[in-house]
Amino acid sequence: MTQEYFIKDENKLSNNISDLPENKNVILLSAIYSGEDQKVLLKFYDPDLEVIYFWKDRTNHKPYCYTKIEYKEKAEEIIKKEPKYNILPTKKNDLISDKEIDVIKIVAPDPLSIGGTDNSIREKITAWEADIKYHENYLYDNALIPGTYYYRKNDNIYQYKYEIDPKIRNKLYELIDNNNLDLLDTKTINYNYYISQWVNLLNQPIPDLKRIAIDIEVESEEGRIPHPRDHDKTVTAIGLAGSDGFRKVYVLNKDSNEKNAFISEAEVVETEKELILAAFKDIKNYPIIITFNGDDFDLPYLYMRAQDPRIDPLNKEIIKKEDIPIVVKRDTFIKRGMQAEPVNLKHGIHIDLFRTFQNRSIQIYAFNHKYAEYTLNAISESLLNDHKIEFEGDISDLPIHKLAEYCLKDADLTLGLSTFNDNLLMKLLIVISRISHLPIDDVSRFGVNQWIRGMLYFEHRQNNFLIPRRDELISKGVSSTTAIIKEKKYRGGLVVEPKLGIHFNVVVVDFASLYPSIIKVHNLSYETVNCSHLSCKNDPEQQIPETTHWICKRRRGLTSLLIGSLRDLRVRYYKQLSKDKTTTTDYRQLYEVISQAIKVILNASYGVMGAEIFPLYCLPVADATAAIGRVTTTRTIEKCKQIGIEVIYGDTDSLFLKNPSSAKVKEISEWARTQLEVDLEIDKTYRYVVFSDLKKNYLGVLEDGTVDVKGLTGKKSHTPPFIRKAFYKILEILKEVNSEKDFQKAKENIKKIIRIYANDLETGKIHPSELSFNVMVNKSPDRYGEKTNNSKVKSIDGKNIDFITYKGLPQHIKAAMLLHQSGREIKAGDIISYVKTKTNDGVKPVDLLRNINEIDTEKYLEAMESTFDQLLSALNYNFQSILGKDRQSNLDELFWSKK
DNA sequence: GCGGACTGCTTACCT
DNA sequence: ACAGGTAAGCAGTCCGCG
Repeated sequence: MTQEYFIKDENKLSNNISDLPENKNVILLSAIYSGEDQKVLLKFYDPDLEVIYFWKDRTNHKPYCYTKIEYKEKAEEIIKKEPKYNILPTKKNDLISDKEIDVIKIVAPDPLSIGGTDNSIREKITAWEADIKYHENYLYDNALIPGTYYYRKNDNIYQYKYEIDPKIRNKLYELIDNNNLDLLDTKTINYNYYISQWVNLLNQPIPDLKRIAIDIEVESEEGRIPHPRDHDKTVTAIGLAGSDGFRKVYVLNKDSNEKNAFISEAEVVETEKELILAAFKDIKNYPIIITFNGDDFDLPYLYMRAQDPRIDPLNKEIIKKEDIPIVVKRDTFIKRGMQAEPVNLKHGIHIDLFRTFQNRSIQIYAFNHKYAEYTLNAISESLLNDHKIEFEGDISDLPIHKLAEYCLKDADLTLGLSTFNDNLLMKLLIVISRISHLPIDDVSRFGVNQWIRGMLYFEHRQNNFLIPRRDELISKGVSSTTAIIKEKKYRGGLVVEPKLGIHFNVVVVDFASLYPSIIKVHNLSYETVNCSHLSCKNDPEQQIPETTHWICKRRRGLTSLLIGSLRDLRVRYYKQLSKDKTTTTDYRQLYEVISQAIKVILNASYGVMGAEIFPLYCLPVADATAAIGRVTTTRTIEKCKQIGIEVIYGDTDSLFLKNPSSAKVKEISEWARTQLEVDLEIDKTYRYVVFSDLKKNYLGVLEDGTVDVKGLTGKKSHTPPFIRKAFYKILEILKEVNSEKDFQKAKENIKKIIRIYANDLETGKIHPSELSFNVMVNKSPDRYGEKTNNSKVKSIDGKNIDFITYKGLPQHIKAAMLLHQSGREIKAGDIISYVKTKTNDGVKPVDLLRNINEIDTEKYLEAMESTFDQLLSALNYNFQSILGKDRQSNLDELFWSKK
């Protein structure tokens, strides 16, 4: 294993022996800006030697931004004073006005001259494209796409195009519904062009990335978490787990008499300096390192601690910066205790999985909501079916042979999260890099809005479109609908009132990617909604129903093209290919990953248009999308009525059809395809569905007996376990129901279960842990009970100040405060387990409950009642006549019949 | 002084 | 830290009421 790619200069990444060899196919993974060199450094991965090469820009590319011609004098004035800037007249396409305009390009020697200081150009003049990170600018301008292949020849980098299997390519002709699909690269920017580009980009092979996971243990006092800022606590162990099977844990000797057997991977060292150096040496053999929260803890701690003389008690020698493989951008940030920035590696790339798994899009769309908490243990349990090593007491009291096992296990789990399911996560990151045109380490840390931003910015640059300023987009108008929820900006999806009761043979149909389809079909994009053409504005055909917006008919919108082509590729091409048995398993997996990555992007594409943090935020686009969505659903319901299908429920993009014939389902789907240009597909068929009168609350049993529960309290995570258990027992019974007759028997059994549980509750047979409500603390605990009043109050010195009132605290926070008083640290994201009591404030943390008599049984009966009523109200509806009496609460009735 | 109607806050869920 | 819509429970306020 060669180490020649490791660069020795202090905090500096430069071209030297590590330079990219010529004519070798390597994959671009990342790009960073090097302040020392005032250049962008590209990081290429060599799948062959499994190393990363750095490549310093040799094109003399410089940071820049634009201003419009009306600010010309101002720009000239600035460069007269500050000759470091250069100005260059040029032309750009302005999408907002749909005109080619003259602009002035302002070129600077370094990114900070553009933005980031009080003295930057964007603070002095109305500037365009001045907020884009320089390394991103560099990638866009050179059409460099992370996740794809390149080779070097002399001083230039060239794209390496993988030949795509002609058979696979030809499937496009079959699957994409377009007669004159032109697969040749063309300079005309149209739908075919994008389809072709995406396929060229996405079908390239994904290499394995050699990597190592690292986890450190640090001595700590009780109740105080060690912080890199202080770096006063000893690093006691460092665990390492490589994707090549390498496993090692270094532990600091603290008790030379310990005779316990160590795991074979353990190595005991005598000083902390040796410990850290040993780990650094191993790390340097890997181009990529993986951590869990390494940005905020492990890596900055190692970085700071390595330079602390306490690691070498005898000689007081620190590890010199040049021997530390970690790059911390601004260590002053750590010193002030602020949130750390991404931590880089001198010789490679660092991916912090904590950030990636926190990403909501990754959590929900890539991992189907399988994990709920963002801890290494919780995520490992859900995804790997494995967990951290458990121990009693304080970690600092562990004997070192146990500490070694514990630490190595953490490294194993961290690596495992990146390797499970055939390296799914790494593959997803690479594919999202390709789509978003962002470095893989940025993708792993950024939210979905930045992924989509990257995709759109890249295309703007490719087409010489001027990226609009936020104020230009705001001036395109506001929403013209009113939201149902106060504080929301516009109206969203339509929810159909469910028909109470039990319904047999229910077919659920839904529109495939409804919002992306609408964006495609209706040409929605920031420049096409409320466009600048009077002819479009005044054309009745171009008006968007339910709103005051109109759509351009003169040109295709960029967002519409990009989202539309991705949607079609996913629905018609990649989904099919991933199931195509005529290709190899490897290929099918690749297509499955691509399909998932596209799904993540598509699912967020509408949402970001209505999100302020999105730089191309445009309310009319989001407003229009949702409005057309409601019209689509409403018109389909009307058509159903017309042809005699009963619609018993629907939510946003789905409709529940009661016992429809397959011919009628086909008819309605065909109608939607031709009239609305959306794909209406059968999602699933229920043997029966039980609706209460509540929206987003139902239970359905599929043909195979699987029970689908949506929204019911019995399923919710905060519901006490004993109620949840009773609830799931009831589901077991309902699973067996096949016909209306079966319900009678089922109901008797349900009664029995409820009685048993209620009785156990009243006789105190249920363990307090089974009684706990489990509720998450969603924000920093000190921010509860704080509410700013609208009224301004005059303070003593006569100034108006905001008057802050403190209101009552939610129950889980009351419990959290009690826990805090007993010495437990409470932070955002923690789940508080509490029981309801007759004493004090009515709550007590379950861990602090000493006397079972404090439990407020009445409250638990109420909780049972409301939980089960959601089901019983629907069941009773049909059985009311059999019982022949008015019911009070459904639960009361059960008790009444018991006596 | 008390209860019901109401609002606001918070969480968890659905699409 | 992508959107809006719905449900539920709790805390507090307003208002009527001989």
